[in-house]
Amino acid sequence: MPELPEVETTRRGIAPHITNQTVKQVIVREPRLRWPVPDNLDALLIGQAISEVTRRGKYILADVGSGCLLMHLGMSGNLRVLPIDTPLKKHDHVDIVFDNEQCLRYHDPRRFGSLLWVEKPVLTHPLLAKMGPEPLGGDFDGDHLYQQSRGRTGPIKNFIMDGHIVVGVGNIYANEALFLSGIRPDRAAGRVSRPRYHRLAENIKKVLSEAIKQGGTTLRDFTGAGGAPGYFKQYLRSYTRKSWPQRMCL
DNA sequence: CAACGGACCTGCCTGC
DNA sequence: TGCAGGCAGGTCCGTT
Repeated sequence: MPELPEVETTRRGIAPHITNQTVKQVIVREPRLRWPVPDNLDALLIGQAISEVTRRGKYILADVGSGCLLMHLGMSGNLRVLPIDTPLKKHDHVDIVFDNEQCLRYHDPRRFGSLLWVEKPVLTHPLLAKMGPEPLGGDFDGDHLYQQSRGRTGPIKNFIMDGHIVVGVGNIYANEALFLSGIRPDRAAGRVSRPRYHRLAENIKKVLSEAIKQGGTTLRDFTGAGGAPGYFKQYLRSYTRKSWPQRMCL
């Protein structure tokens, strides 16, 4: 479920609470995530302070100087900052414990997410090196989509969900942006016109930034017992529809 | 290289 | 009520 807006909301939620905090303990209760959690993660992190928390695609990067803790929420993951004595729930797989008696707790029922260590320079890591541009960054626009799509016969929906083309557009927002742009999701990517790609790129930006704005309203819940409800759902026009509408009623 | 299917995993929903 | 089965859904990887 976490798409880019949820990941960014998570990043913004945890960053103020863990930046400049020093790791004093690492507790791995379940290392079997998408990839195994490194068994020397404690040695790598203990005694180090988090200098900043950034994001690339759907990865959250906690910088500790010598390298980065790379976190992905998969489909069902979440990260919260909690007092260390907060009772455990099922699937609370990892705690990064800080000097201030708070911990960053990674929870992920389906274990599709990951916690990895990457050496600097971080962006040369295989998982990050071949990523497409950030949809909300300056390198992404309709021309980029248009040029990358030439000759491609697969559905445009798959195309915009391909992280090598643009990162962070998952199923829900792909549907939403295509709907707003009046483009059928099953249309061959290479057969969509340049003007439509311009409209699509703008709608991707619009949908993602609006969702991040909505996520921002729940930020106060990232510490303590609350969760992040995700108010954006109520705005979605297309996600729950089974088929492309005969007529669009906007 | 592009396209596609498989794999990973659990919670939730449906139908018997 | 219970259980089996299907589905969701990000992303890497292997195969065509």
